[in-house]
Amino acid sequence: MISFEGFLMEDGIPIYLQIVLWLKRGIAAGQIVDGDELPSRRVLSALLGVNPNTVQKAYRMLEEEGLIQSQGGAKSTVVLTPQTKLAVRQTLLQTEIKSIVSAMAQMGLSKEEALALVDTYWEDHDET
Amino acid sequence: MISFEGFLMEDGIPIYLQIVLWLKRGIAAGQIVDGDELPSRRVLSALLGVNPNTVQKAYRMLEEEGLIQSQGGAKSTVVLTPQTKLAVRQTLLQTEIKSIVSAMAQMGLSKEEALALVDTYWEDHDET
DNA sequence: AAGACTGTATTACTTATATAATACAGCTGG
DNA sequence: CCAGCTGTATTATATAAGTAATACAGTCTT
Repeated sequence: MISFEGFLMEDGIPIYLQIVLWLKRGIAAGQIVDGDELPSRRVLSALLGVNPNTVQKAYRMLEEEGLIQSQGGAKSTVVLTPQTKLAVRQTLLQTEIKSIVSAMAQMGLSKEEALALVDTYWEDHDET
Repeated sequence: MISFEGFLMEDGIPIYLQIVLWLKRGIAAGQIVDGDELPSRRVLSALLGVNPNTVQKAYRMLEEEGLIQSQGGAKSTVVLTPQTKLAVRQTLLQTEIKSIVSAMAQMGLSKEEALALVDTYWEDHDET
């Protein structure tokens, strides 16, 4: 069963997109593998404190991208080939790193300052 | 006059928030200083290809935060003390770096991999 | 002074996001 | 088997986000 432990809602971004991102990052990390079961719409909505329809919207989007499979009244499962896993990882890294770099560059940071900051905050994150 | 050259719309985030972010990053970078004039609502909306009301929403938010000043029929200007400039920079860095690090960590990157990626993409960005 | 630009405000409309309350049919485990 | 879970669908409501078309008063420039 895929875990949503550590999931933090971030405002400014639609909830259903945050759920999609959570899954994709898990896939990119290798924590989520082919065949894994997702929590049901109702269970996850209760866990996150949001509406079941919001979770459904996220799951439908994932299904349209071919990353999960849902049939009848059974639990939805992850569908992954090595190729799609790599593609998800590549795309995620590309978009996230790009926005990161352009944000820091626009803030006037030099590459060295940026690297130092990431280095520093990484330690704080590990202790959490 | 504050420039919006290089402004790229990113979807998934409200446009007016992206405009606010652009200004704050410019302030953090020191490119935008006290007294600088902002483009008028109409001019900027035409430049970005969005509705004047969307720009107005961004400008109002900036005014409520005390970062800009608007009066009557004259151009809006930036209002900055050294203290507020530092505060903007600190807050921006904190929130952006935090979301960056947690995203990369959740994707299963080690600190070294993350640093290497930022390093690599930084070069690509400079050439643009 | 006058025209052109500025900020501000209003009304209307559309779409997206999120919640709420049901309903129904298909699996699945005890 | 069958109760309880599952996915799916529908309708309704509320708020946010974005567009569109105007209108009006203040300022700036020539």
